[in-house]
Amino acid sequence: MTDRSVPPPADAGGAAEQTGVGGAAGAEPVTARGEAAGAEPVTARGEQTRKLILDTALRLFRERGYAQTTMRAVAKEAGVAVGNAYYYFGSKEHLIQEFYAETLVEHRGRAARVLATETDFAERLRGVLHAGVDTMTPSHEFAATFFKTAAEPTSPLSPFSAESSPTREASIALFREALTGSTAKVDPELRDELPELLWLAYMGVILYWVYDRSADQTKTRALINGVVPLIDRLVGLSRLRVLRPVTRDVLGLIRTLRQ
Amino acid sequence: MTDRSVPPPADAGGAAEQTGVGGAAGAEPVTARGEAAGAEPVTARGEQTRKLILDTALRLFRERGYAQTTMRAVAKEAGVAVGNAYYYFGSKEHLIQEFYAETLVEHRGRAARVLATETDFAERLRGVLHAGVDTMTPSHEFAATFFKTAAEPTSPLSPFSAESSPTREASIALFREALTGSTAKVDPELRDELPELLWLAYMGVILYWVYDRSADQTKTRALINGVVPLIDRLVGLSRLRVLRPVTRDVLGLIRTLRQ
DNA sequence: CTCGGAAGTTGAACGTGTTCGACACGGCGG
DNA sequence: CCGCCGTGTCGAACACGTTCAACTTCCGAG
Repeated sequence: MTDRSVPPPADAGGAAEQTGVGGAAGAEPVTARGEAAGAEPVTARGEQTRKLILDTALRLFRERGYAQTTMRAVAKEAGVAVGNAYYYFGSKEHLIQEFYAETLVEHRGRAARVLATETDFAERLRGVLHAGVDTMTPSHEFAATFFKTAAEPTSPLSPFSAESSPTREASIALFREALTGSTAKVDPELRDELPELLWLAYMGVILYWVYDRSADQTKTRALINGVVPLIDRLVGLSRLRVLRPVTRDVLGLIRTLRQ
Repeated sequence: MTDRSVPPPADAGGAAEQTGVGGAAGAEPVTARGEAAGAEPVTARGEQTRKLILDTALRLFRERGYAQTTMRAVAKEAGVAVGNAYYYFGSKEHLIQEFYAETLVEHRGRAARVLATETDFAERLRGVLHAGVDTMTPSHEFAATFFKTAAEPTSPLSPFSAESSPTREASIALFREALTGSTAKVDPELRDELPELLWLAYMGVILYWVYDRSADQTKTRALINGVVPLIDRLVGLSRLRVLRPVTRDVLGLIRTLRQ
């Protein structure tokens, strides 16, 4: 109903049953490449230290920004030695991977509200997108400074990387659900590919959001509200005879380009 | 004619007369903000030293990659002190701005070939896009390593930053020329905005190119060849009565979002 | 010719992320 | 009880980008 936000879930953890992916995303510590990823705690004490360092780091990131937060400061604030942080986290960047996971869980929780009640495709999509922005809003400044890290193709933090795969798939699942749970009639050929395309559009929204300097990122909200009807109309039009070849061309191109 | 490349210009410097922007892009040393930009050489000796440092840096970047190239290494290889490099270039990142400028000049030279002979819009656009990729191809690996730096919103290297403005405008001018020099009939409302949109699409192509791991970036070529007809068709369709409101919506949205 | 000052140049020093060899803890087999 | 060894912890040390106060070069006004 509102033009903007989706309220946060009362309990983010309890909202996971909505998606088919479930808890797989939040708890995948083992990296694809065994190198430089930091050790996994075995003891209870280790678990505690790890959590202490992580919480301290994320708090400082949000308070002072990513670049302004020193690993030494994190260590000092957490009351441990610098080397200890590197025992659990392969690098400063690796601390951010946790941030992704946390963000996804909250996004899922917020999106569940809309997905449970609404049936109109455009409205569902709008809800999921706004929910994503809602989730990230408190970290806007912080996100902008570390965004560059995620952009590097070879970085494990890249949304396209193998290391981000679980989180990415879970995120795509959100858009799949927005589609399948709706009353929208879609070209069957398009139906399978669309969720990934919507996720891609979401990445575009995030890209815009990161650069958005308007107060409270109002423009990003306008982007969402403006682009959703367009997508909705386009998806509807895709079944028209006239546009059939275009649809087919687009799908063909996408299949070719998928890496 | 060819499916791919546009041959390099015999003399990159001589091809500038094609655009309306002319030499403004290559020689705009003064930054919008006076801070941290490095000094401008006044004497001939200074000019020489600056060029020496820049050439050495770009060579090492291409040879070893951006991150692997130390400022100390650049200085040593150029036979000067570290501080000297910082006298001319505000930071390591500022060395890349120069790379942008060089790339633009060569892009312009390559594109001029197609723009001088072809009149079909799609073909002109295709030519400009391929020319851009041709220009960057030798630096593909290097580009991937520094790309993350350019992605950060606050970085002067961001293609959207004020500091990149001259280069960006010159680049947009290329697409404006691709349009105005063609026989394409475009919705007059769209005509003014389209070049910037095409440039945005070009940024998208570059984004894909940076991530493209296929041999010789074949997929990026496929992306261009596939997406150009789509754009061409869309532009043509924009004049249709049925799509008029959509066109208007898109334009309205874009005007709102322009920062 | 002289010499003042702008332009150019130097390299040590600072704060950063990260590494690494050494040390402390704690439970378990003997 | 002892010694062992894997887990956890430490902090000095390294290489990096960057800064800056001091120095050198050299042109042109007097």
